Amino acid sequence: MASPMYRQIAEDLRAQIDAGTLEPGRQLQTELELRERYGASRNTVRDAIKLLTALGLVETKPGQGTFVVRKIDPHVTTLTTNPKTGPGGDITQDSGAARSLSDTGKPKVVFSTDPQVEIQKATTLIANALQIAEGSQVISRHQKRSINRTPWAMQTSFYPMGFVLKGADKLLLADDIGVGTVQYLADTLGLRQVGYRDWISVRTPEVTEATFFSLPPDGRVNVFEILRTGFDQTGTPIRLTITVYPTDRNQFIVNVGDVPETLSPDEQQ
Amino acid sequence: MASPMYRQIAEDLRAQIDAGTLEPGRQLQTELELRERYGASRNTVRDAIKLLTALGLVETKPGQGTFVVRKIDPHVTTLTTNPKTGPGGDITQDSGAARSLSDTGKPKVVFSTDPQVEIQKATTLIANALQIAEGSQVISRHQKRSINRTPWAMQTSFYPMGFVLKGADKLLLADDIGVGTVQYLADTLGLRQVGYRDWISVRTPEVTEATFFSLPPDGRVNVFEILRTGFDQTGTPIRLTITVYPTDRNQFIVNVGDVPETLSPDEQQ
DNA sequence: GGGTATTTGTCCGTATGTATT
DNA sequence: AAATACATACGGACAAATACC
Repeated sequence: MASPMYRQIAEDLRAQIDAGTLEPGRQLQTELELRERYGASRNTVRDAIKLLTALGLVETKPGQGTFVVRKIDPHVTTLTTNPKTGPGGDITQDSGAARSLSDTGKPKVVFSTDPQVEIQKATTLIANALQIAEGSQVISRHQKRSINRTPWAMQTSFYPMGFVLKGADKLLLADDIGVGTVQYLADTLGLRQVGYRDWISVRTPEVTEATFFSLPPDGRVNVFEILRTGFDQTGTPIRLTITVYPTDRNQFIVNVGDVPETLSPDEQQ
Repeated sequence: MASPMYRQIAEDLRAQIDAGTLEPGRQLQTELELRERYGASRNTVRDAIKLLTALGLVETKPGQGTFVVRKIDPHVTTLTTNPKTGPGGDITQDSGAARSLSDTGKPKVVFSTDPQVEIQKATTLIANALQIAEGSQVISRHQKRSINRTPWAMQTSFYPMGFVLKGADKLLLADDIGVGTVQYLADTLGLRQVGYRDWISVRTPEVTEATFFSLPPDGRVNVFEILRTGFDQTGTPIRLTITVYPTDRNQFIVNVGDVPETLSPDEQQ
């Protein structure tokens, strides 16, 4: 009838966390103290803590102790653009630092690395999205972004190699394209992006992603993967942008139709 | 210098899974066999398996063994509506069964339970979204949905109590409103929903959610939580719909501007 | 249905390593 | 350098779930 002891211990601790007896940031009793308190072995107590860790409620630090996690105040990205101003939809940010204000009034400093440009062969995924032949060459432009020193997103955009041959040679430069690549393609090739499609999924992070975002190696924190395909007036895809965001610090907004201005969606429930 | 043994074992097994030597669905060696193979203790082997479990690569079944996970073919929901046909945006489905075809041609049978109707006091979150006083009464309509017997989503919609007093009394019935609640409110109260805002986040599931979706109790699989606030022509919120979807079997599409018809976004990378 | 073998789950005690203060 | 606290690893025992005869 009874559930395993380690779950009962976890439940008991969880209740205290939920009730606020153990506030965020506060240190739990040490494993040895919990061992005495619950009359269990240290390994059993550790199993309980492991469960709470997997649930994202506590975190352990070697040599220090176990702590109730502080919630990160999330960054909110709006995926839709105002239809009146037209769908630019770059999500792109200049490299270097930029400032803005968060809802709570705290300043947000966004930092983007310079683009890392590569020429690659199109994978099945890329070929499908861009409607080009698998294995044909594509330009890959990769950037990393941080907000207030916290790693926030990794982004890679893919363009058909043909764009460069037709004159958009700045795509190959490992520099920012000041006006944004979408505008640049319009200026040089006359390709107007009239819309885009975002495809949103969640998966466990790759090793490189876990490293950059400082995610725990146990795959507890997942990442959003958003594939944005941009289309021109003929319905032809002109770019594929893949952006990866950790789910523990990112949220998204989608506006459809007539919607009042963003009154802060706050109250992170 | 060397990484812990249990991680090395996990890495080795992972490599075999990635390489395809161990195909999805196939059984791994038993803990005792792995113990001999790697010259480690059973507990160490178990730690390696736990890590792979947390990464979502394998699953263990008591009395049977450990298996490489089969990927669930995901269900894709489009959050945006065609602007030409107008933003209905109900996500709502009649209760009972309905049939449609998936991209792969396999039939999808969607089943929705009858709504469970309750009258509740507005929490801070609900009050903020609906711009009403905290603690004032709201109607709550809750439904559960499955696709091909697989639990797929839990949805709860909230409406201000005033709507009933003004004549929309069907909101209180634990029955489907055939035309959809959005249309029903338009018919009875003249409230036209001209747009909505979706707010997307990911969190660990509640216990009730983990139960309904048959998620592992260790919080490995997270859920999408999508808050949809619908607005009328005056910019006043008329409803709040909260839908919860497990991230392991759901993906979303957002279309902005002019976008060609949904050519299956397939290729689940 | 019952019994048995197999396999994973829980729990214990102990020893040693590593990170932090 | 020493003390503290978590991390890794071992070995053993029994329980619980499942499959098979």
